[in-house]
Amino acid sequence: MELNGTARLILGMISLGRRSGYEIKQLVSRATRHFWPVSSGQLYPELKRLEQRGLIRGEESSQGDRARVDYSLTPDGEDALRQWLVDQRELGFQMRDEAALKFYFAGVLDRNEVLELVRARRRRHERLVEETSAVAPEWDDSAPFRYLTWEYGIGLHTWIVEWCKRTEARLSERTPPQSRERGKRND
Amino acid sequence: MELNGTARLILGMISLGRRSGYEIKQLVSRATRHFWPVSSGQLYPELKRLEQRGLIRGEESSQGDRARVDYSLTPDGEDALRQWLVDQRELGFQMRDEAALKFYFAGVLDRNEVLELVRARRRRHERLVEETSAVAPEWDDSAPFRYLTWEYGIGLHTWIVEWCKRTEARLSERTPPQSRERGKRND
DNA sequence: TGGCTCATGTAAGCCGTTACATGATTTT
DNA sequence: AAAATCATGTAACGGCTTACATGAGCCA
Repeated sequence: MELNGTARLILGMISLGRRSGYEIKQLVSRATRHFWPVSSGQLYPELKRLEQRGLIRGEESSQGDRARVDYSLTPDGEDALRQWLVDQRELGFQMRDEAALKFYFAGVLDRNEVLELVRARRRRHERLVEETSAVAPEWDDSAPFRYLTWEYGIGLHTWIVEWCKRTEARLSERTPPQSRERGKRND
Repeated sequence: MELNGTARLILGMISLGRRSGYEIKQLVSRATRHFWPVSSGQLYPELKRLEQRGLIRGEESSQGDRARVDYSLTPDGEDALRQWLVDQRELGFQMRDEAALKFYFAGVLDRNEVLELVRARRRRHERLVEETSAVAPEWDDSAPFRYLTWEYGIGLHTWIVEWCKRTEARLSERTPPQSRERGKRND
Protein backbone atom coordinates (compact mmCIF):
# COMPACT_ATOMS: atom_id res chain seq x y z
CA MET A 1 0.00 0.00 0.00
CA GLU A 2 2.62 2.50 -1.00
CA LEU A 3 1.54 6.03 -1.77
CA ASN A 4 3.56 8.32 -3.98
CA GLY A 5 4.02 11.97 -3.15
CA THR A 6 0.98 13.15 -5.01
CA ALA A 7 -1.21 10.46 -3.47
CA ARG A 8 -0.17 11.49 0.03
CA LEU A 9 -0.99 15.07 -0.74
CA ILE A 10 -4.37 14.18 -2.16
CA LEU A 11 -5.44 11.98 0.72
CA GLY A 12 -4.38 14.62 3.19
CA MET A 13 -6.14 17.40 1.36
CA ILE A 14 -9.33 15.43 1.10
CA SER A 15 -9.16 14.59 4.81
CA LEU A 16 -9.58 18.32 5.41
CA GLY A 17 -12.94 18.11 3.68
CA ARG A 18 -14.39 16.92 0.38
CA ARG A 19 -12.67 18.61 -2.48
CA SER A 20 -12.38 18.66 -6.26
CA GLY A 21 -9.05 18.40 -8.06
CA TYR A 22 -9.22 22.06 -8.83
CA GLU A 23 -9.75 22.97 -5.19
CA ILE A 24 -6.81 20.83 -4.19
CA LYS A 25 -4.63 22.71 -6.63
CA GLN A 26 -5.77 26.02 -5.21
CA LEU A 27 -5.12 24.96 -1.66
CA VAL A 28 -1.70 23.64 -2.63
CA SER A 29 -0.81 26.95 -4.21
CA ARG A 30 -1.81 28.76 -1.03
CA ALA A 31 -0.47 26.36 1.55
CA THR A 32 1.94 23.57 0.61
CA ARG A 33 3.38 24.78 -2.67
CA HIS A 34 6.75 25.66 -1.20
CA PHE A 35 7.38 22.35 0.50
CA TRP A 36 5.11 20.06 -1.52
CA PRO A 37 4.17 21.21 -5.00
CA VAL A 38 1.87 19.45 -7.44
CA SER A 39 0.97 19.89 -11.09
CA SER A 40 -2.27 19.05 -12.86
CA GLY A 41 -0.38 16.60 -15.00
CA GLN A 42 0.14 14.56 -11.88
CA LEU A 43 -2.94 15.45 -9.91
CA TYR A 44 -5.79 14.38 -12.16
CA PRO A 45 -4.40 10.99 -13.19
CA GLU A 46 -3.59 10.25 -9.56
CA LEU A 47 -7.15 11.07 -8.51
CA LYS A 48 -8.36 8.42 -10.98
CA ARG A 49 -5.87 5.89 -9.69
CA LEU A 50 -6.81 6.46 -6.07
CA GLU A 51 -10.45 6.05 -6.96
CA GLN A 52 -9.70 2.78 -8.70
CA ARG A 53 -7.79 1.62 -5.65
CA GLY A 54 -10.84 2.43 -3.58
CA LEU A 55 -9.15 5.04 -1.38
CA ILE A 56 -11.29 7.94 -2.50
CA ARG A 57 -14.75 8.26 -3.94
CA GLY A 58 -15.80 10.93 -6.40
CA GLU A 59 -19.26 12.24 -7.07
CA GLU A 60 -20.55 14.80 -9.50
CA SER A 61 -21.28 17.92 -7.55
CA SER A 62 -22.19 20.20 -10.41
CA GLN A 63 -25.11 21.90 -8.72
CA GLY A 64 -26.57 23.57 -11.75
CA ASP A 65 -23.42 25.47 -12.69
CA ARG A 66 -20.14 23.89 -13.80
CA ALA A 67 -19.27 20.26 -14.19
CA ARG A 68 -17.04 19.08 -11.40
CA VAL A 69 -16.26 16.10 -9.24
CA ASP A 70 -15.87 16.26 -5.48
CA TYR A 71 -13.88 13.55 -3.80
CA SER A 72 -14.09 12.18 -0.29
CA LEU A 73 -12.08 9.55 1.57
CA THR A 74 -13.34 6.01 1.83
CA PRO A 75 -12.65 4.11 5.08
CA ASP A 76 -9.73 2.46 3.28
CA GLY A 77 -8.52 5.89 2.31
CA GLU A 78 -8.64 7.12 5.89
CA ASP A 79 -6.67 4.07 6.95
CA ALA A 80 -4.07 4.60 4.26
CA LEU A 81 -3.67 8.24 5.24
CA ARG A 82 -3.32 7.37 8.90
CA GLN A 83 -0.85 4.63 8.17
CA TRP A 84 1.33 7.05 6.29
CA LEU A 85 1.06 9.74 8.94
CA VAL A 86 2.21 7.49 11.77
CA ASP A 87 4.73 5.58 9.66
CA GLN A 88 7.99 5.56 11.59
CA ARG A 89 10.26 5.33 8.57
CA GLU A 90 12.66 8.14 7.83
CA LEU A 91 10.93 11.35 6.80
CA GLY A 92 11.88 12.43 3.29
CA PHE A 93 13.59 15.76 2.93
CA GLN A 94 15.18 17.21 -0.13
CA MET A 95 16.08 20.61 -1.35
CA ARG A 96 17.26 21.88 -4.70
CA ASP A 97 18.70 25.30 -4.19
CA GLU A 98 20.32 26.76 -7.26
CA ALA A 99 21.44 29.91 -5.48
CA ALA A 100 23.28 27.86 -2.87
CA LEU A 101 24.99 25.87 -5.59
CA LYS A 102 26.06 28.96 -7.49
CA PHE A 103 27.34 30.49 -4.30
CA TYR A 104 29.42 27.42 -3.60
CA PHE A 105 31.14 27.93 -6.95
CA ALA A 106 31.38 31.69 -6.60
CA GLY A 107 35.16 31.59 -6.59
CA VAL A 108 34.95 31.91 -10.34
CA LEU A 109 33.17 35.26 -9.99
CA ASP A 110 34.46 38.68 -9.07
CA ARG A 111 33.27 40.48 -6.02
CA ASN A 112 30.42 42.40 -7.55
CA GLU A 113 29.09 39.37 -9.28
CA VAL A 114 29.04 37.45 -6.03
CA LEU A 115 27.25 40.29 -4.31
CA GLU A 116 24.69 40.39 -7.09
CA LEU A 117 24.16 36.68 -6.65
CA VAL A 118 23.53 36.96 -2.93
CA ARG A 119 21.20 39.89 -3.50
CA ALA A 120 19.22 37.87 -6.03
CA ARG A 121 19.01 35.11 -3.49
CA ARG A 122 17.78 37.52 -0.85
CA ARG A 123 15.17 38.96 -3.20
CA ARG A 124 13.94 35.48 -3.97
CA HIS A 125 13.29 34.73 -0.32
CA GLU A 126 11.92 38.18 0.38
CA ARG A 127 9.41 37.45 -2.33
CA LEU A 128 8.64 34.08 -0.77
CA VAL A 129 8.02 35.80 2.56
CA GLU A 130 5.72 38.30 0.88
CA GLU A 131 3.81 35.67 -1.03
CA THR A 132 3.39 33.61 2.07
CA SER A 133 2.34 36.60 4.15
CA ALA A 134 -0.35 37.28 1.60
CA VAL A 135 -2.06 33.96 2.27
CA ALA A 136 -2.14 34.03 6.07
CA PRO A 137 -4.79 31.66 7.41
CA GLU A 138 -6.83 32.76 10.38
CA TRP A 139 -6.07 31.03 13.64
CA ASP A 140 -8.38 28.14 14.41
CA ASP A 141 -8.13 26.47 17.80
CA SER A 142 -9.33 23.15 16.47
CA ALA A 143 -6.92 23.17 13.52
CA PRO A 144 -3.72 24.93 14.54
CA PHE A 145 -1.56 23.17 11.98
CA ARG A 146 -2.40 25.33 9.05
CA TYR A 147 -1.39 28.40 10.96
CA LEU A 148 1.75 26.84 12.44
CA THR A 149 2.80 25.65 9.00
CA TRP A 150 2.29 29.11 7.62
CA GLU A 151 4.38 30.56 10.45
CA TYR A 152 7.06 28.02 9.74
CA GLY A 153 7.30 29.16 6.14
CA ILE A 154 7.53 32.79 7.14
CA GLY A 155 10.18 32.07 9.74
CA LEU A 156 12.29 29.87 7.53
CA HIS A 157 12.46 32.26 4.62
CA THR A 158 12.97 35.20 6.91
CA TRP A 159 15.96 33.41 8.40
CA ILE A 160 17.38 32.93 4.92
CA VAL A 161 16.85 36.62 4.13
CA GLU A 162 18.75 37.53 7.28
CA TRP A 163 21.55 35.17 6.34
CA CYS A 164 21.80 36.89 2.98
CA LYS A 165 22.00 40.30 4.65
CA ARG A 166 24.77 39.16 6.98
CA THR A 167 26.63 37.60 4.08
CA GLU A 168 26.29 40.70 1.95
CA ALA A 169 27.75 42.69 4.82
CA ARG A 170 30.63 40.29 5.30
CA LEU A 171 31.46 40.26 1.63
CA SER A 172 31.27 44.04 1.42
CA GLU A 173 33.49 44.80 4.37
CA ARG A 174 36.11 42.39 3.12
CA THR A 175 39.22 44.32 1.99
CA PRO A 176 39.67 45.89 -1.46
CA PRO A 177 37.98 44.53 -4.59
CA GLN A 178 40.40 41.68 -5.13
CA SER A 179 39.07 40.33 -8.41
CA ARG A 180 40.89 37.05 -8.79
CA GLU A 181 41.71 36.22 -12.41
CA ARG A 182 39.51 33.71 -14.13
CA GLY A 183 40.71 30.20 -14.68
CA LYS A 184 42.90 30.34 -11.62
CA ARG A 185 42.59 27.19 -9.59
CA ASN A 186 42.96 26.60 -5.92
CA ASP A 187 43.18 22.95 -4.91
CA MET B 1 23.61 25.73 -24.36
CA GLU B 2 21.33 24.58 -21.60
CA LEU B 3 22.82 22.65 -18.72
CA ASN B 4 20.78 20.32 -16.59
CA GLY B 5 21.24 20.14 -12.84
CA THR B 6 23.88 17.48 -12.93
CA ALA B 7 25.84 19.27 -15.63
CA ARG B 8 25.92 22.47 -13.57
CA LEU B 9 27.17 20.57 -10.60
CA ILE B 10 29.87 18.84 -12.61
CA LEU B 11 31.19 21.98 -14.26
CA GLY B 12 31.30 23.75 -10.94
CA MET B 13 33.02 20.90 -9.18
CA ILE B 14 35.63 20.62 -11.90
CA SER B 15 36.22 24.36 -11.77
CA LEU B 16 37.49 23.80 -8.23
CA GLY B 17 40.19 21.58 -9.65
CA ARG B 18 40.53 18.56 -11.92
CA ARG B 19 38.51 15.70 -10.57
CA SER B 20 37.30 12.20 -11.32
CA GLY B 21 33.65 11.21 -11.17
CA TYR B 22 34.31 9.42 -7.96
CA GLU B 23 35.88 12.47 -6.37
CA ILE B 24 32.94 14.58 -7.42
CA LYS B 25 30.61 12.16 -5.69
CA GLN B 26 32.66 12.34 -2.53
CA LEU B 27 32.73 16.10 -2.53
CA VAL B 28 29.01 16.22 -3.14
CA SER B 29 28.39 13.96 -0.19
CA ARG B 30 30.48 16.23 1.99
CA ALA B 31 29.40 19.58 0.70
CA THR B 32 26.36 19.97 -1.55
CA ARG B 33 24.37 16.83 -0.84
CA HIS B 34 21.70 18.59 1.17
CA PHE B 35 20.92 21.26 -1.37
CA TRP B 36 22.14 19.59 -4.55
CA PRO B 37 22.39 15.81 -4.53
CA VAL B 38 23.64 13.59 -7.33
CA SER B 39 23.65 9.85 -8.01
CA SER B 40 26.13 7.82 -10.01
CA GLY B 41 23.32 6.87 -12.33
CA GLN B 42 23.23 10.48 -13.40
CA LEU B 43 26.82 11.49 -12.87
CA TYR B 44 28.77 9.15 -15.12
CA PRO B 45 26.55 9.39 -18.20
CA GLU B 46 26.55 13.18 -17.84
CA LEU B 47 30.34 13.26 -17.71
CA LYS B 48 30.39 11.46 -21.07
CA ARG B 49 27.87 13.86 -22.54
CA LEU B 50 29.76 16.92 -21.37
CA GLU B 51 32.92 15.51 -22.87
CA GLN B 52 31.17 14.94 -26.18
CA ARG B 53 29.89 18.51 -26.07
CA GLY B 54 33.46 19.64 -25.58
CA LEU B 55 32.88 21.29 -22.20
CA ILE B 56 35.19 19.01 -20.27
CA ARG B 57 38.17 16.90 -21.15
CA GLY B 58 39.07 13.63 -19.48
CA GLU B 59 42.45 11.98 -19.26
CA GLU B 60 43.54 8.72 -17.75
CA SER B 61 45.28 9.49 -14.53
CA SER B 62 45.84 5.97 -13.28
CA GLN B 63 49.35 6.50 -11.95
CA GLY B 64 50.26 2.86 -11.52
CA ASP B 65 47.39 1.96 -9.25
CA ARG B 66 43.72 2.05 -10.15
CA ALA B 67 42.13 2.98 -13.43
CA ARG B 68 40.51 6.37 -13.31
CA VAL B 69 39.76 9.41 -15.41
CA ASP B 70 40.36 12.97 -14.28
CA TYR B 71 38.38 15.70 -15.93
CA SER B 72 39.19 19.34 -16.45
CA LEU B 73 37.27 22.23 -17.98
CA THR B 74 37.87 23.23 -21.58
CA PRO B 75 37.65 26.95 -22.41
CA ASP B 76 34.13 26.29 -23.67
CA GLY B 77 33.37 24.62 -20.38
CA GLU B 78 34.60 27.62 -18.42
CA ASP B 79 32.42 29.85 -20.54
CA ALA B 80 29.38 27.66 -20.03
CA LEU B 81 29.93 27.63 -16.28
CA ARG B 82 30.33 31.36 -16.15
CA GLN B 83 27.30 31.93 -18.29
CA TRP B 84 25.22 29.89 -15.92
CA LEU B 85 26.63 31.58 -12.83
CA VAL B 86 25.83 35.09 -14.01
CA ASP B 87 22.56 34.14 -15.67
CA GLN B 88 19.92 36.57 -14.43
CA ARG B 89 16.98 34.22 -14.80
CA GLU B 90 15.04 33.18 -11.74
CA LEU B 91 17.03 30.97 -9.41
CA GLY B 92 15.47 27.55 -8.96
CA PHE B 93 14.38 26.59 -5.48
CA GLN B 94 12.39 23.60 -4.43
CA MET B 95 11.88 21.67 -1.30
CA ARG B 96 10.15 18.38 -0.60
CA ASP B 97 9.57 18.15 3.10
CA GLU B 98 7.53 15.14 4.15
CA ALA B 99 7.52 16.14 7.82
CA ALA B 100 6.03 19.51 6.96
CA LEU B 101 3.34 17.87 4.88
CA LYS B 102 2.45 15.40 7.60
CA PHE B 103 2.30 18.19 10.11
CA TYR B 104 -0.07 20.12 7.90
CA PHE B 105 -2.44 17.15 8.03
CA ALA B 106 -1.87 16.45 11.70
CA GLY B 107 -5.48 17.20 12.56
CA VAL B 108 -6.13 13.53 11.92
CA LEU B 109 -3.72 12.58 14.70
CA ASP B 110 -4.08 12.73 18.44
CA ARG B 111 -1.86 14.88 20.55
CA ASN B 112 0.83 12.35 21.29
CA GLU B 113 1.11 11.32 17.70
CA VAL B 114 1.59 14.92 16.66
CA LEU B 115 4.26 15.40 19.30
CA GLU B 116 6.03 12.29 18.08
CA LEU B 117 5.93 13.64 14.56
CA VAL B 118 7.49 16.94 15.56
CA ARG B 119 10.13 15.12 17.58
CA ALA B 120 11.00 12.95 14.61
CA ARG B 121 11.30 16.09 12.56
CA ARG B 122 13.58 17.65 15.14
CA ARG B 123 15.76 14.55 15.29
CA ARG B 124 16.08 14.58 11.55
CA HIS B 125 17.46 18.09 11.51
CA GLU B 126 19.59 17.51 14.59
CA ARG B 127 21.16 14.70 12.66
CA LEU B 128 21.65 16.96 9.66
CA VAL B 129 23.39 19.49 11.89
CA GLU B 130 25.63 16.76 13.29
CA GLU B 131 26.46 15.34 9.90
CA THR B 132 27.24 18.77 8.58
CA SER B 133 29.33 19.68 11.61
CA ALA B 134 31.38 16.58 11.00
CA VAL B 135 32.56 17.83 7.60
CA ALA B 136 33.56 21.36 8.53
CA PRO B 137 35.97 22.80 5.95
CA GLU B 138 38.83 24.89 7.17
CA TRP B 139 38.61 28.59 6.50
CA ASP B 140 40.44 29.69 3.38
CA ASP B 141 40.74 33.40 2.67
CA SER B 142 40.91 32.83 -1.06
CA ALA B 143 37.90 30.50 -1.10
CA PRO B 144 35.45 31.59 1.58
CA PHE B 145 32.44 30.11 -0.15
CA ARG B 146 32.90 26.58 0.99
CA TYR B 147 33.00 27.71 4.56
CA LEU B 148 30.11 30.12 4.22
CA THR B 149 28.02 27.44 2.57
CA TRP B 150 28.81 25.06 5.38
CA GLU B 151 27.81 27.69 7.92
CA TYR B 152 24.60 28.26 6.03
CA GLY B 153 23.69 24.59 6.32
CA ILE B 154 24.40 24.56 10.03
CA GLY B 155 22.41 27.71 10.61
CA LEU B 156 19.44 26.66 8.55
CA HIS B 157 19.01 23.28 10.15
CA THR B 158 19.63 24.71 13.58
CA TRP B 159 16.84 27.16 12.99
CA ILE B 160 14.53 24.30 12.09
CA VAL B 161 15.53 22.42 15.23
CA GLU B 162 14.67 25.48 17.28
CA TRP B 163 11.33 25.79 15.54
CA CYS B 164 10.59 22.19 16.45
CA LYS B 165 11.46 22.84 20.08
CA ARG B 166 9.19 25.86 20.23
CA THR B 167 6.41 23.93 18.56
CA GLU B 168 6.79 20.99 20.90
CA ALA B 169 6.49 23.39 23.80
CA ARG B 170 3.42 25.07 22.37
CA LEU B 171 1.73 21.77 21.70
CA SER B 172 2.57 20.48 25.16
CA GLU B 173 1.36 23.48 27.12
CA ARG B 174 -1.89 23.52 25.19
CA THR B 175 -4.78 22.52 27.48
CA PRO B 176 -5.80 18.95 28.31
CA PRO B 177 -5.23 16.03 25.95
CA GLN B 178 -8.20 16.78 23.76
CA SER B 179 -8.00 13.80 21.45
CA ARG B 180 -10.45 14.68 18.74
CA GLU B 181 -12.30 11.67 17.37
CA ARG B 182 -11.12 10.30 14.11
CA GLY B 183 -13.08 10.92 10.98
CA LYS B 184 -14.34 14.21 12.32
CA ARG B 185 -14.11 16.92 9.73
CA ASN B 186 -13.64 20.62 10.09
CA ASP B 187 -14.28 22.63 6.98
C1' DT C 1 40.76 -15.20 2.12
C1' DG C 2 37.14 -12.30 2.98
C1' DG C 3 35.53 -7.83 3.18
C1' DC C 4 36.09 -2.94 2.36
C1' DT C 5 37.04 1.00 -0.47
C1' DC C 6 38.12 2.58 -5.04
C1' DA C 7 36.14 3.40 -9.48
C1' DT C 8 33.00 3.28 -13.28
C1' DG C 9 29.24 2.22 -15.15
C1' DT C 10 24.01 0.25 -17.04
C1' DA C 11 18.86 -0.59 -17.01
C1' DA C 12 14.31 -0.02 -15.38
C1' DG C 13 11.09 2.65 -13.92
C1' DC C 14 8.80 6.32 -11.53
C1' DC C 15 7.80 10.77 -10.91
C1' DG C 16 7.03 15.10 -12.19
C1' DT C 17 7.13 19.26 -15.24
C1' DT C 18 5.74 21.51 -19.44
C1' DA C 19 2.92 22.37 -22.83
C1' DC C 20 -1.08 21.76 -24.94
C1' DA C 21 -6.26 20.98 -25.43
C1' DT C 22 -11.09 21.80 -24.51
C1' DG C 23 -15.16 23.99 -23.18
C1' DA C 24 -18.13 26.39 -20.09
C1' DT C 25 -19.01 30.50 -17.27
C1' DT C 26 -18.18 34.80 -15.24
C1' DT C 27 -16.25 39.34 -15.39
C1' DT C 28 -14.78 43.66 -17.70
C1' DA D 1 -16.96 40.90 -27.36
C1' DA D 2 -12.93 39.73 -25.16
C1' DA D 3 -10.49 38.11 -21.36
C1' DA D 4 -10.07 35.80 -17.18
C1' DT D 5 -11.30 32.02 -14.32
C1' DC D 6 -13.35 27.52 -13.57
C1' DA D 7 -12.50 22.74 -14.37
C1' DT D 8 -10.52 18.63 -16.16
C1' DG D 9 -7.65 16.45 -18.55
C1' DT D 10 -3.52 14.20 -22.09
C1' DA D 11 1.16 13.50 -24.28
C1' DA D 12 5.88 13.97 -24.42
C1' DC D 13 9.82 14.30 -22.39
C1' DG D 14 13.48 14.74 -19.05
C1' DG D 15 15.60 13.79 -14.89
C1' DC D 16 16.62 11.27 -11.09
C1' DT D 17 16.58 7.24 -7.99
C1' DT D 18 17.25 2.48 -7.24
C1' DA D 19 19.24 -1.45 -7.94
C1' DC D 20 22.37 -4.04 -9.99
C1' DA D 21 27.01 -5.21 -12.20
C1' DT D 22 31.93 -5.44 -12.57
C1' DG D 23 36.59 -5.53 -11.39
C1' DA D 24 40.76 -4.00 -9.32
C1' DG D 25 43.53 -3.00 -5.21
C1' DC D 26 43.91 -2.78 0.02
C1' DC D 27 43.77 -4.43 4.68
C1' DA D 28 43.06 -7.64 8.56
